[in-house]
Amino acid sequence: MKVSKEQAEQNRKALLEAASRLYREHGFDGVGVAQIAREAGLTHGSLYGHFQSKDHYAAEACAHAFVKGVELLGQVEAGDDAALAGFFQHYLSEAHRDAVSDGCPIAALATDAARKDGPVGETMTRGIETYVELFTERFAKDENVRERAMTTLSMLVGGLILSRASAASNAALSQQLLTSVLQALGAPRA
Amino acid sequence: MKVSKEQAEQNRKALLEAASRLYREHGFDGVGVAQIAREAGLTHGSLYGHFQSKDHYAAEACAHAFVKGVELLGQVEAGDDAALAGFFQHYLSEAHRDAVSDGCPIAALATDAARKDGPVGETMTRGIETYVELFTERFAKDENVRERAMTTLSMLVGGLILSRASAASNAALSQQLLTSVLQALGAPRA
DNA sequence: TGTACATCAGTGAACGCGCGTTCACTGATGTAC
DNA sequence: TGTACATCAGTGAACGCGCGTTCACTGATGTAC
Repeated sequence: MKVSKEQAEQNRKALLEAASRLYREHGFDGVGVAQIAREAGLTHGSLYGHFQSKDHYAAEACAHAFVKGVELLGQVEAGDDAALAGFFQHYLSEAHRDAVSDGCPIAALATDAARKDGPVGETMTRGIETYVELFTERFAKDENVRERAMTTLSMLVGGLILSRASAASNAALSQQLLTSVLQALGAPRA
Repeated sequence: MKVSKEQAEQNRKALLEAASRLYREHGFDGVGVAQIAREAGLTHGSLYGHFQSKDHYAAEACAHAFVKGVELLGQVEAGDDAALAGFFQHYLSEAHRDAVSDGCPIAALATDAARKDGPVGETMTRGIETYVELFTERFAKDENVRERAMTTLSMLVGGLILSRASAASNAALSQQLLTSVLQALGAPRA
């Protein structure tokens, strides 16, 4: 049955929120639209009133997943090295490692996104470029800021991915990966 | 019908080779056993004579995917900085970026492996530890070699993943990611 | 403000399809004599 | 070396299941009068 416009908008947001969490946790191919809609309190049929296809849905869910992290990094003032170190510490924390469904969409979905062509890949690429720009703005100015931003993002994402992959089978290795990268980025141990 | 033992062993290898390529390219959830068996010139039923389940099959395919890279890095003599730089150059080349199905299984499958518990996750973890050890052995000895090995692997894997994710939508960004990480690792541009 | 009705968000059955796995069967291999 | 036959690697139909997507239908919303 029809619902109010406010309710419909709220339902759309619930669909995106559920998808952004479940896709990060299980990958784009690891969870079906029916299960996501159920998690959002709706039925799968309703999805196609809001989104053109699973691919477009996944792309919007991916964009939604970027909001939180970009906001967090955006709050760091340019030149505030302590605040930036705090961001690194959070990114490379066990808490972030263990909370895939609420964490960085690059670490969770970049490999998946690289396999798709279409809206998902474009959204991921825009997200990566956004992070590179945010780091560039926040680093002390020198001739290689953008390069440094790229290597920093590579270390963060790479370190988190490796730490997650080894967490279940080798807790010590997983932990060492986090602290090694954190130290290399010049931040003290948490 | 029955085949000779030699042929059976050859078929098993063909199944692993096809799986290691197709899983790297499409992910563990992105391709079915029937398609892989077809690629290997067999039917899907034959799989279960060689492997216990898809998960065990995937784990062996993953282990198979590690062989080439580990061999390549193993050929680098300890202390031979030029040879090590050559390895970095290859790892961060456009050729490696564009050849996922023949490339590093960590960059291709670590995120997928982190989502599975069971033999696949264990194989991936062992592969990561192997790479860390190989780098550790090949770096000039100082008190933080293992930490340096971990940050190096994080940068390589992270940089390659980001470069692949952005390749289709932003070729310039994808290229800059490779060269930035390569320079940060102290290797000259190719 | 009250009533009649067009709109349309959401429902759930149905579609064709591919998934992982099983198993009765086939027929070449390779062993026993 | 030649023959009879047990072994077993590989085949392909079949299983139940979940996938993405469509669509006739429902019934509350919100508009026109």
